Amino acid sequence: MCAGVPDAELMVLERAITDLHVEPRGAIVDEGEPALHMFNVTAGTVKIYKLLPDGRRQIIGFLMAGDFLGLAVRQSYAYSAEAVTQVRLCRFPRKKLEELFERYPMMEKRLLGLAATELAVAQDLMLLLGRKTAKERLASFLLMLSDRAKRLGHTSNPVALPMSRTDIADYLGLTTETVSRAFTQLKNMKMIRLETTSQALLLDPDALRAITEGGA
Amino acid sequence: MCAGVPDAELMVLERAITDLHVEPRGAIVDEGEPALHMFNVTAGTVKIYKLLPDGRRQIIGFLMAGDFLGLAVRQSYAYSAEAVTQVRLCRFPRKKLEELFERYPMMEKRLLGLAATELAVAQDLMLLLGRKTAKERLASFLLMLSDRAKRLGHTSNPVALPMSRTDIADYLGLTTETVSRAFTQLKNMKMIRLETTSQALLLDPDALRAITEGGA
DNA sequence: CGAGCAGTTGATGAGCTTCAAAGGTAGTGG
DNA sequence: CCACTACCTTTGAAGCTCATCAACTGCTCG
Repeated sequence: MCAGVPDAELMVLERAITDLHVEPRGAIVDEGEPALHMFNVTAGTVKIYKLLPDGRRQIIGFLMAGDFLGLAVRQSYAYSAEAVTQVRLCRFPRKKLEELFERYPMMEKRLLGLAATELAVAQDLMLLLGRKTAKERLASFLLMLSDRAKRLGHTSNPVALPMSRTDIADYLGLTTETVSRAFTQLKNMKMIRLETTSQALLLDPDALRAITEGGA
Repeated sequence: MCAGVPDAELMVLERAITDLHVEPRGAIVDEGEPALHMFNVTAGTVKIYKLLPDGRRQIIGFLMAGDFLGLAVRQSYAYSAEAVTQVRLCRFPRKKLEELFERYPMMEKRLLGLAATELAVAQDLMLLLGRKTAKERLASFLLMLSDRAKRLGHTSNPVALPMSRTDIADYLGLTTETVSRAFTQLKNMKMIRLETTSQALLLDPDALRAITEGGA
């Protein structure tokens, strides 16, 4: 049911857990709300993002099966979360979770490890946003999705792009037009082929990897 | 001695702890090295950064007294760290730290809290790098330094800028020239005054705050 | 089949970078 | 103590990448 949490420990939480289903474009949490729950994504893709008052948006992550939502959180959510595809999550109250920690301190260690991983990912994204060109950003993004799909046991070469061009743009700090042009560039360089707009075949992953770091 | 760690618990580590002094521009850790130690900054300013093979650099954080270095870390360091000013740190082996956690699970909770805070800071920086203009970035930076100085009990209004323009640029995802021009813009708008190049007087913090979010 | 939206392509323009040089500031040696 | 040097910062001019504005294409769905 709720992957990522060991069954024995899960029993304690069981009554408090809710299995949520959310349709595409459905809101999951809103920035600024009191952070009452933590979530674990069990299926589908979720985007988490921050907004500026004038509407500019930065997507700070795409969450997929196994990812936690609400780690980075203190009193209130620091970001909003919305379903990209149909999503299944399991939701548990943070308060109950704290009780669980009292009994199973081991879990805290696991969360710390997850937080460390998230931080490393965040730092890679900072490098991307601060210093990479549009083409480099897109190449990095495609490889990241591919690696992630592989880890989840999905097909990693024609890589699935469940999110819209607008979402990709808001993740990479670009506009949809620039993202589209970057796709075209990579196509012209024979490094990818778009099977459909939401499925990219990576023709030369090594060359993509090179682009990622400035190798063209 | 080593601020941030309770005295009683500290005893266990005591033998393994080293009190380090590092001169400006001195390396503390290098990206890719095995992550044997964790550090706690006790005085001075440290920059942590990532590099692309061609030399482009992104500073992902400035650490000051009380900040931990090595949280985001798994097997090897994910970034390099270098002293900006004269720095004092206390260094302890990660291995010993794990032992400590066995005995004082409480500490793990504190680290988790620190990691959550770091993640929130990282996400703010992503929004800045992905979506803010040069002027907005600099305004955000100055206010961040000011808030931080206040928390540390330093003078928060003429705010100290211990790092070079190049470092500011590499933190904000800009060039030194653009940072300099942004300073000039804020000066012309009567929002700041540079007492020296490394000390900025915030003439109108509220207006700066407004700029931060697109209010001009 | 047609309407509407997402994505692509094109033309123009803005903001930032790059290249270049002058102005400041700090440290050094006479 | 002052002058010299070297580096850091600021300013200026030109260029480039990406954003903006606009039109077109193609897909999805009623």
